[in-house]
Amino acid sequence: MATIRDVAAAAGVSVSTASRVIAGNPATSPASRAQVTAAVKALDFRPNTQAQSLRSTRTNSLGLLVSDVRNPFFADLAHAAEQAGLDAGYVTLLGNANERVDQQDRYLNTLIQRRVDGILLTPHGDGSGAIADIVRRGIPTVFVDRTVDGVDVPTVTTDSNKGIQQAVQHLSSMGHTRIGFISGPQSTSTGRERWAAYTNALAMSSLAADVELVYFGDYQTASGAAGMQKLMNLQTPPTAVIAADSLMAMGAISCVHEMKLKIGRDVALIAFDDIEMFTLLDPSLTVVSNNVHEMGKLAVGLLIDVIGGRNPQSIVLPSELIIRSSTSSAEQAGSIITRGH
Amino acid sequence: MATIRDVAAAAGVSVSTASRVIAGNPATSPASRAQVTAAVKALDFRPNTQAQSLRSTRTNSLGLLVSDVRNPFFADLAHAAEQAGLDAGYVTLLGNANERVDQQDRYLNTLIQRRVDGILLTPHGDGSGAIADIVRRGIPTVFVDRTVDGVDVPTVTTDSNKGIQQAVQHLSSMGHTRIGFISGPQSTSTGRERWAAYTNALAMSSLAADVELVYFGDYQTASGAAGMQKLMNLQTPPTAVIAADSLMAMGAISCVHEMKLKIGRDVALIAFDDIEMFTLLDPSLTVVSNNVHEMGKLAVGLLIDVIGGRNPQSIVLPSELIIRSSTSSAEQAGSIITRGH
DNA sequence: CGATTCCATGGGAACGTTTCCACGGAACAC
DNA sequence: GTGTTCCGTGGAAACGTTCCCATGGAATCG
Repeated sequence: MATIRDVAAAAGVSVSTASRVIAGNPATSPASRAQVTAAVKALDFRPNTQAQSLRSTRTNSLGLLVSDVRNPFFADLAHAAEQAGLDAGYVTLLGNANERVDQQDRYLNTLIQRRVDGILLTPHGDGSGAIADIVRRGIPTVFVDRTVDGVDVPTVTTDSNKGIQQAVQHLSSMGHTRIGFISGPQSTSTGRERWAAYTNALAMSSLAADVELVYFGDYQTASGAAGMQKLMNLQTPPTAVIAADSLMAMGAISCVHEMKLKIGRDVALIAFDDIEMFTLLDPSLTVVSNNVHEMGKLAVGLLIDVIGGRNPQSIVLPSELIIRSSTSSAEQAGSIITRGH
Repeated sequence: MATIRDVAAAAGVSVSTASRVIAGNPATSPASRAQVTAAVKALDFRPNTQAQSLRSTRTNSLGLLVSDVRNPFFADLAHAAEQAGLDAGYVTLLGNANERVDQQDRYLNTLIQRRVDGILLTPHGDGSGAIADIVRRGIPTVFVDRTVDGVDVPTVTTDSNKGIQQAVQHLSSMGHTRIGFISGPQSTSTGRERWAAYTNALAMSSLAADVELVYFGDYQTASGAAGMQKLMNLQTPPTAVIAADSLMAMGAISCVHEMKLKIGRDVALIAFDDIEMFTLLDPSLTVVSNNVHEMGKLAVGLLIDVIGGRNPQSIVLPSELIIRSSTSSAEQAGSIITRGH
C-alpha cells in the first residue's frame, strides 16, 4: 500500500510538501500541488488514518452507543446521528448495549481505547463504572434520550410531560377513568419521568391513581406483553393503556391479540414513540410522538460543540399527542381527527 | 493520558517488558507480571489503539455497510453482525448507504482509509467504483444478502426460490390466479432473483404471466405504496400481491388502507422478510421468512475466515413460507394453519 | 541598493506502540 | 569444570503521518 513517502518521491517533492498538499494547506505552490495531486491519483494513495490520529490526536470518529438498534427508535436515532456525523466529517462507531450495564461498560472501554473524539450515549445505570471513567477522563460526551443523575454532561432529551398529559386528557375526555400504564424501568430517567408525568396527569384530570394500574417493564417487547396481561387480568381491568415505549406497545398489542380482544374496541392504547409501522396497524395507533431524527441531529451538534471546547446548553424537545384510531371504539373511528404518516 | 512508558516506569521495568505483559506474552516473569499489572491498574492505562494498529497493521475493526439501518431487516443484520464481531474481538463501524451508490462508495473509501481488517457489505450497483477498489486492494470482504456479478468474494445469501415458489403455490391453492408482484430494483441481485423466482413459480403453477402485474420498486416504503396503487388501479387488479421486501410491503399496506380496503379480504398480501411487527398486524402477515440473525453471524464467520487467509465457501440459506392470516379472506381465517411469532 | 518581510520548501522529531535483536545469567548435560 | 541451551530482559528501530523549525530565494520597502 502506497505511503506518503511514495507519493512524495513520485511527485519529486519532500514528504512535508506532499503532506501539505494533501491536507489542503495553502502554503504550497501550484506546481507542487499539481504534481502531488497527480501522484496521489496515480498511486491511489489513501492516508493511513491510524498514523494521522496518532500524530494529530484526532480520530475523526464518534462513538454511538445505543441500547439496541433493533428498536426502531434507536435505529432512527442511529441513522440520524450517523448522517449528521458524516456531514461533519466524522465516522460513527456503533455499539449495542442490549439494555445491559456490563455490555455498555465493555463498549465504552473500547471507545476509550479507540480514542474516539466524542461519545453519544443513551446511558444505562447509575453513572458509575465506565460512565465515570469517560467523565473523569474528560472525553466529550453527550447523553441522548436519557440522563443520569449527578453526571453533568449536555443532554438532548424529550419532555414527556406535555405529551403524556395530552394523552391522559384525551383518554379522559373519551370517558376513560381507569387508565393503565406500562412503565419503563425506574433505573432510567425516561422511565422515572414518564411515570411521574402519568401520575401528575391523572391528578390534573381528577382521576384516581391506582397502583394496580401500573406495571414496570424494561422497554423490551416481552415485558409489554406481560404488563398488558397483568393489567387485563385485574378484577377491574383498565379501559385504556399507555405504554412508555414502542417495543412494549408492540408486546401489549400481541398480548391483546392473543386474548382475542381488539385494540380500540376492547381497550384503548397509546404508545410513547412514533414509528412508521404504528400507522399501518388496524386500528392505527394513537401515539405520543417525539422527533427522533431531530434528536440525533441536535445531539451530534452538541457533541461537536463539546469537542470544540464549547459548553453547550442541554436541549429538551417537546412531545406531542398524535390522535389516530386506537383510542376510539370501532364505531367512533370515523368521527375522530386522524393524522396519517 | 498514561502511556506504556509511564506504566513501565511505574513498574520499574522496560517498555518491552511492559508491552509483553500487557499483550499476554508468556515470556515474562511472575514478578514483572505482577508489577506491570499493578501499574496498569494504578494509572488506569488503556493502550492506544492507533499506535497498536500502526505498528501491527491490524485494527481489530470490521466495516459494516448496509443500505439503511431503519430497515428492520438491516437492523437485525447489523445487530447480529455486531454481536458476532464483538465476540471475536472486533469492533464494528456501521455505515448507511441509503440505497445509493455514491454514498456506498464514499463510505467504502472511509473504510479503506481506516484500514479495517474486513468489510461486510450489502452491495449496490455493478461492482465498479469503490467495490472494485477494495477487491483490487485485496481487502477481505464478504457480501451479505446480495451479490454482484463478476465480483468473486464469498457471500451469504438467501435462496428466495423455494419460499417464493411456496408462496405462489399457496396463493394458487387458495384460488388466486392473478398474483401481483412488487419487485425490488433490478440493479440488485435479490431484485433480479426474486422476480425470476416469481416468474418461474407462476409457470410451475400454470398461471399466466402478465407484465402488468409486476411493478419495479426500490425496496423503500414509498415505492411499495406506489406499486400497490398501480396494481389496484389496473382494469383487472390482482387478488393477491407479493412484495419483495418488508419496507415495500409496509408501503403496500398503507396504500390499501388509504383506499379503504382491507388486506386479506380485498387483496391477499405476502411479504418477503419476516419482521416481528408483521405478526401484530391485523390480519397478521403471511411472509417468506429468511433467517437474518443467522445470516449476520455466518457472514462474520466467513469474513474472519477470509481475514485469516482462508478461502471459505459461499453460503446460501433457505427461505420458507410462513402462513398467517393475510392470505385468507376474513371468513376463512379460522381454518388456516397459523404460526405466530 | 541594502534591509526586511514573505513564502514555499525540506529536514527531522514526535505520536505510542510492537517486535527484532542482543545480552547476561541460570540451568543443564557431559 | 566447560560448553550449550534456555529464558527473561532492555535497547532501539519501525509503523505513516503531522508539524515545528530552519533555510534560501523572491518580493517589498525605505
